[in-house]
Amino acid sequence: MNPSAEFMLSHSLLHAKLLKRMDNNMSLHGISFTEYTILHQLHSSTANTMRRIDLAESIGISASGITRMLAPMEKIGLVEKESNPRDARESLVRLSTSGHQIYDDASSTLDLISSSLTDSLTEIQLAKMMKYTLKLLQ
Amino acid sequence: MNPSAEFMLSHSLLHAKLLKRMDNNMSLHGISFTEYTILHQLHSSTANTMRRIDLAESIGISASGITRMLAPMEKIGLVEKESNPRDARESLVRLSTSGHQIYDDASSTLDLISSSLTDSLTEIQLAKMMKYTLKLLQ
DNA sequence: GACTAGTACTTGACTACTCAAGTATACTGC
DNA sequence: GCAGTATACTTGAGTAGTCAAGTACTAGTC
Repeated sequence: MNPSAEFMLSHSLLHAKLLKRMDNNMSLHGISFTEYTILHQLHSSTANTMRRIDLAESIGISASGITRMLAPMEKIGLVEKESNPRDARESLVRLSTSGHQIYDDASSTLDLISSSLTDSLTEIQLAKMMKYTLKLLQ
Repeated sequence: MNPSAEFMLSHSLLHAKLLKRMDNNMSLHGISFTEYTILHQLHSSTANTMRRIDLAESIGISASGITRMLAPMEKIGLVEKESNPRDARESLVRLSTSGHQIYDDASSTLDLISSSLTDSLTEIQLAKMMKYTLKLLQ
């Protein structure tokens, strides 16, 4: 087994560990980590609005996955559905006021927990890890 | 949002990307990536045998998760069930001969695909990434 | 040697996805 | 302006997990 395959196994194990901790903490705000990433993408986009397909791609799930994730989020009012008059195939998703609030609250929690999860790395090491992660994402 | 929280989002996205590619390639051998990691743990352990609970922990899933993953693997003969005469609560899992063969075949495929997935990093960068990943796992 | 506490595992009910197929709409070339 | 192709999304069926509760056993204490 070569170093890159060893890396895959460790990366995967790390993901399981980190996700569990983050999910646990996001649940204090009534959302999952995946739901947090959805709120984050909407928050970072212009007019807090995105197409469902772009939203799905930005968080790494399928078109059907985003349909299923958004259904309960619409029901509890975190996001709102809008249509694009220029293209009736599209259905846009916008971060609601209450979604914005939850996002802000959850963000401080995430900042805290992720700092503690990475405190075995120096700032420089974390920066390198981030840089390499982005390289692998290209 | 601080750098560590940004890292969590990127790490998560990378995991989605890598897992999809590896799962696709492992399916050529009739297994999922998770099943590969199970075979790998058994292969690396003494006597190719482990307790279910240790196996679960080593790959980052729950006790019930390993029960459900192993059921079909026992059925198709990748692994075999054994009991511990010293402790009847335990049920041991052993890599079978055919499981060993599948593991060897799948390993060469994984070596190839993971090398290609990491070819944007130099050897040194990959080694650092691995080192930091192991640090975060502690 | 019986009680209590802890461990290993399984099961039922659930969540969070996946892919393949289907629907509705838009675009392109003739 | 119609036919064929592509895009955006949803739905049905299935997979891979989760947690909580239950079963079966072991170990420690008196």
